Amino acid sequence: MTRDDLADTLEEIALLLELKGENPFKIRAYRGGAEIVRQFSGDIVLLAKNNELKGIKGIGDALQQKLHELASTGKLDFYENLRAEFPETLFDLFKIPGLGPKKIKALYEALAVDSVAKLKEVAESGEMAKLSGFGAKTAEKILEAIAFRESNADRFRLGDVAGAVASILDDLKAHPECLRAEAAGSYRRAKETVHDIDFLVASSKPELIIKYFVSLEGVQKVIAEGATKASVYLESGLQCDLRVVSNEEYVCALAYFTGSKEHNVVMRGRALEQGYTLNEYRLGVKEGSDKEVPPAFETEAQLYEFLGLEYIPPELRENTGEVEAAEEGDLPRLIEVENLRGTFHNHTVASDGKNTLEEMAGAAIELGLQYLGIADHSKSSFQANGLDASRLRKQLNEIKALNQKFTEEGTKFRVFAGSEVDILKDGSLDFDDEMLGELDYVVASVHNAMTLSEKDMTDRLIKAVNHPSVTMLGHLTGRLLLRREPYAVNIPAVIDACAETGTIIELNANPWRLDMDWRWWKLATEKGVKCSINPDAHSIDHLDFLWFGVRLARKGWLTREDVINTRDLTDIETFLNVDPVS
DNA sequence: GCCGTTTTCGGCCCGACTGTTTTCAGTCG
Repeated sequence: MTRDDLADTLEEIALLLELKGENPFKIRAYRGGAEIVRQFSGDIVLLAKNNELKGIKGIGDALQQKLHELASTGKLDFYENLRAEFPETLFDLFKIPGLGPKKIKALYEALAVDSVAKLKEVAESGEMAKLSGFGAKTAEKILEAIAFRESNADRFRLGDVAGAVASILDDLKAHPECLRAEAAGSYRRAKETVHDIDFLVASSKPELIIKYFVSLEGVQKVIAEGATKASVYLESGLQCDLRVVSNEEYVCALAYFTGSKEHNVVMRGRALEQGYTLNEYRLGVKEGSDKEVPPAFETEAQLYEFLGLEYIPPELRENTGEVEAAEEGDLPRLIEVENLRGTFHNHTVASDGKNTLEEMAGAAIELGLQYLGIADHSKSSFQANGLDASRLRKQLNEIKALNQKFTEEGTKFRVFAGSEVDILKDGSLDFDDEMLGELDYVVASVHNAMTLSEKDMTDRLIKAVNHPSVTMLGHLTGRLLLRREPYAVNIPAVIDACAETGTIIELNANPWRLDMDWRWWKLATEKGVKCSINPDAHSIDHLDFLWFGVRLARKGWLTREDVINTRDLTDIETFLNVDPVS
């Protein structure tokens, strides 16, 4: 039973209750509960198992009891009974845009539609259009949506959309009627994957901006086009929404469309408490309140300040305690990309990288870094041309010579000699202690036997963490976003082991990984564990991944002090206990 | 189902767009 199992069950209960036409607020409570479980900083599964959920906001008596039953027995009667009322395949229908609980219920009851296949059938036959509340256009839209779903994935990695977002944003900003523009939504909050991109523009001529937007190059299909709002699909299948507001409305709209939904609910509630009402256009005076009309805001910071809060950076707006912290003035000062002084875990042509040692070092110097750690694969990573001890020793000499050269020419830059050492199935390392002792640092990572049980995998990682030569743990869960699930591992237990041994945990900044997940960093830093933001670069271009790493680090509430590679070269040499290059 | 300095009942965010409708329901964010 994992955190996701708990959250998914609550989420499904919400769907089932919707189908039954239950009280919408009850449904919201389950959905909110799912979100709280997903975001909870700590071992929520263990807490649920031990029936220790009391006091978590949003999880009341009923959800506590249900989560406890689920975590301790592996099943939940309430859920099973609910589930038995509807066929399994009905859930797929929720993934069709345009279909919600009411329509699905109507289709199921009137035409026995219980699957996407059956849905397609009744839409094509014309049966659907005869139903009250449905028409020819609805059927057509649904058929389009089914076809679209079959040809495109509906989620995207942050790193895969960044280029398109920047380009559209540039285009929007270039329009003469555009006063301000921003990509809001989950993209601005730096979620590791996004479903769509929400653009916001301030303009006094919304109709011109809308027209311009839907005809941008790369737009494959216009989904909706209104006076102030439009939605399109790009050729990549990425959905982009645009909202145009006036310049006066821009700040409240930006806050609103940045979300998260949960964060917005708290903000609205806060405004109400103070006699105001907050919507996507403005902070207004609540009916019956004697407050004066608030001034128009120029920046989001002013809006937050008006409500008695420190400015909350977008990455933190997930309703995981940021509003409470902002109220107390306790928000962390988040790390910025300019704080980075170097980075570890990078590959060269010696294993599976595309660039040489010199090229990688040159690119790092270009970026303004003071040091670069080279950690090519070890011999067991056969598929990646991993180095054995003799090849690694040869690389050590090359690094020594390169550092010597930098010293001679007066370049203040150092390459650290490391290795990404495989953690073998039994938790031992891929090199003997003598070889490991010759390295400046060691990144230990799992690359095989990923299907071990949670207990075996946890023991394996903890054994590696306890090895005195291991400096940091690489990509903790092995996940590949939208491709491969993380392997089963008890993350809090590994964090505890890292805290005890002073082992760093990597934030692997490769957009496919972004691992360890941002949701765990609060727990890690509370225990005193440090982070290293590493691009896992396999080419010089990949050093840019650091940007994604920093965004996700911010999402995990990390400060400059929490991240080891913000330290300058001298500090790092001391930390790694290596002599300066003489 | 959750919450509470108006605390055990009565609220709970709300506006844009679409399509099917003669004034609104459903969906989405």
